[in-house]
Amino acid sequence: MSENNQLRDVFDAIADPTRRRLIRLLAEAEEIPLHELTVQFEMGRTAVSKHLTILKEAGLVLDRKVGRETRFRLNASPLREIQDWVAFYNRFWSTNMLRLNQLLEEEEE
Amino acid sequence: MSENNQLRDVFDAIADPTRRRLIRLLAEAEEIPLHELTVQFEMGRTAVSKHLTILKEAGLVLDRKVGRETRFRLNASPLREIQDWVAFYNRFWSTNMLRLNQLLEEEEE
DNA sequence: TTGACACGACACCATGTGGTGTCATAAAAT
DNA sequence: ATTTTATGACACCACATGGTGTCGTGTCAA
Repeated sequence: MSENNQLRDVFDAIADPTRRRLIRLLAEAEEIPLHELTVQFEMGRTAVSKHLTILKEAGLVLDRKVGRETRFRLNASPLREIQDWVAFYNRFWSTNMLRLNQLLEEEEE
Repeated sequence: MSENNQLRDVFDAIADPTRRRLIRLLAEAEEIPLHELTVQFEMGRTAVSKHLTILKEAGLVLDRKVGRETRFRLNASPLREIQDWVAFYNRFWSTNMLRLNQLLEEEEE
């Protein structure tokens, strides 16, 4: 039943651009081993591995060993928390709100 | 016309729980001065002020001086970037994907 | 005019973060 | 059997982050 062992805040996990690129890469493929992911970046294998660990801690990534390689795949469901959070503020950037902010700014001058 | 001077990554700005609480507080009121925001937290005024500075750098907050106080208000529109980003991954946590992940996990055992 | 209040600007500090390099080991290829 | 590959586990380092306290100044109230 897909327990969410969230050792790490999802907001924190997606804050880093490298980790967002990892998520994107994993979204475009079924499974990718660490060494294939590493060549996509300009940093060492250890650094990429650390980022993947953080994504794992947030539940965004699953891994399994196949032979001598470790293959990673995306588990996007924790992102629902982000979507729910941002959806709440949806109404605050409607056209009406933009007009209101403009009026308040004019008022200041 | 509301230039987005984004000195700071919005993903980074919302990564901190204190800053998300600030956003929530500002969403529930028109304008709130720093000292009123400060009493809501268990940290000093300087710390809250720093968080607000980061939110300002991300364009999520506007401020203006009124007398001796500095009043802050929310500008939610940069959150659209978050919504657009997360919307892309929407299809990855559909029911079908959950079933697929379950099947892959069973396969591993 | 005196005092309290709200704030910005610092200096400061412990800890976290994002990177590096190295070493040992298991698996695959030769 | 030997060598190459892929990885995990470390130790290490520079710098960012999230907090503190203090000082000076403008503003409001008594």
